[in-house]
Amino acid sequence: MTLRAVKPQHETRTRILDAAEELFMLHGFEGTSMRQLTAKAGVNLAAVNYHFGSKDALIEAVFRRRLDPMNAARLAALDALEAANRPPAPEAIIRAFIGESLRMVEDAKGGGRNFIRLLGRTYTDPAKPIRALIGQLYAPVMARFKAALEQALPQMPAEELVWRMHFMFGTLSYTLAATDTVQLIAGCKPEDRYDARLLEDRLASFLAAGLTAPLKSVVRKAA
Amino acid sequence: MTLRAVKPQHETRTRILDAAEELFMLHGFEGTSMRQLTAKAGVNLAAVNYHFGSKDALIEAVFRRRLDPMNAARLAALDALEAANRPPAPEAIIRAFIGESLRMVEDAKGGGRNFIRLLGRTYTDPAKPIRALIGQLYAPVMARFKAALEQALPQMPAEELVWRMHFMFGTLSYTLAATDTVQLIAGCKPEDRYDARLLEDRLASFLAAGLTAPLKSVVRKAA
DNA sequence: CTAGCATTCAAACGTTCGTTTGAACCGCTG
DNA sequence: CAGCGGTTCAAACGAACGTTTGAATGCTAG
Repeated sequence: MTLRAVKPQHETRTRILDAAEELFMLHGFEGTSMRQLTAKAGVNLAAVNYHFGSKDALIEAVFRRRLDPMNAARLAALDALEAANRPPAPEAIIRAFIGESLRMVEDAKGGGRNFIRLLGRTYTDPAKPIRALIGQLYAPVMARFKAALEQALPQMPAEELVWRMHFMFGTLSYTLAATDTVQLIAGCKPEDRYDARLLEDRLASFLAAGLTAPLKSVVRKAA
Repeated sequence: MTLRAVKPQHETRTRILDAAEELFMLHGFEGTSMRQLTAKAGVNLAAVNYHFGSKDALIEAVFRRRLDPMNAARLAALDALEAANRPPAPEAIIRAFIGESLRMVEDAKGGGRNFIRLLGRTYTDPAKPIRALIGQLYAPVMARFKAALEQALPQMPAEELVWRMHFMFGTLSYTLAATDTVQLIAGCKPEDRYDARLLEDRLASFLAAGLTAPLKSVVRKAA
């Protein structure tokens, strides 16, 4: 329990989490073996089971380490926004949600970028325990942002808002995860790397326009 | 080579492809074993290697079976659109792209739905051979639709268009893949299943609004 | 009827998987 | 210095993996 004992413990844990973050992002959960994971982390094969209990528990730990602070920051940003002016503009609410993710992408050294791409992958992973975990960690954030958008767009039918939030969520996660599809569309230069500020501007204006799109024929058919 | 010989051959192949489609969607490529796959298909364990050569070749066959006709239909829809009026409205171009995917989702019996969800998953799968295959199959479609949108939106900077197409692609793939996130946002009733026509309306108006969003500050910073 | 071919089958191949074990190692406390 | 909890280590566990094999099977053609 002394200082010397605590530090190396967390050192090994952190090395494992960092390696897992990157390898899970690159090869998926099932595609990453404990042997390559521990080799990359520079720890013994048994270290994962010692520190985390199992591979599944490691997966959960990987998500909790980043997701809890990120969602807390999202809620804080929304709180600050609503304290300033109420209700905030839809685009401002969108920025409160996506900004934290995009800033993590810039943090290439810290490994946050690996996590964000892993997260984007995992949204579409139907494995039950993982989905349950993600859902549980996201539920409060979703509820808060849904309430904020309902207030900002009082004329929007609830069902339509749910779908448009779904679309927004999809755009964000895909944008974060599928970096090379941009190159697929245009023979894009690979040096054109993510600039988080610029990308946030692009995304926010795209999403705000979609979110506040006129309600046209959709309403008629939904009724 | 007679009729009797041809039919059961394709029967087994089809059963394998159908089972693979569903299991890959549910558990991923690495998470699906040949044993559960052949068991679900009701064929012998060795049948996959006999008919396809390897697991990787099976994966490729799963994609080619659906993706080739789907992309051909997309191109045909765009051709018909441009024959009618040139240049077509952006929303019409979008519908030509997303319509074929969404109609596949409705085909629950035919298994097209499984494939669409699998496809949505795979867009964010960074495994190199799979990405290469998807990119190769999609490249011509992407080029055609990009050209069509460039003509429909002559005032839009090329770089901005690429990004907005990226966003659109992401929204589509995520919408198709992550069916249950809608329920996460709202305590949505599970019976509220996909109605392809209605979903196409929702998606098209959302995407068209985003695609044609005003160019605001983004242009200033991108220059 | 029989020879030939495509297909199916049960069984086994060697490899790799996640996990467990029990001994060694470490710095600290009494 | 003896002993102890926390940590690391090499080695092994049984199970499951993708793939291969060689014999059986069923249909077709001569």
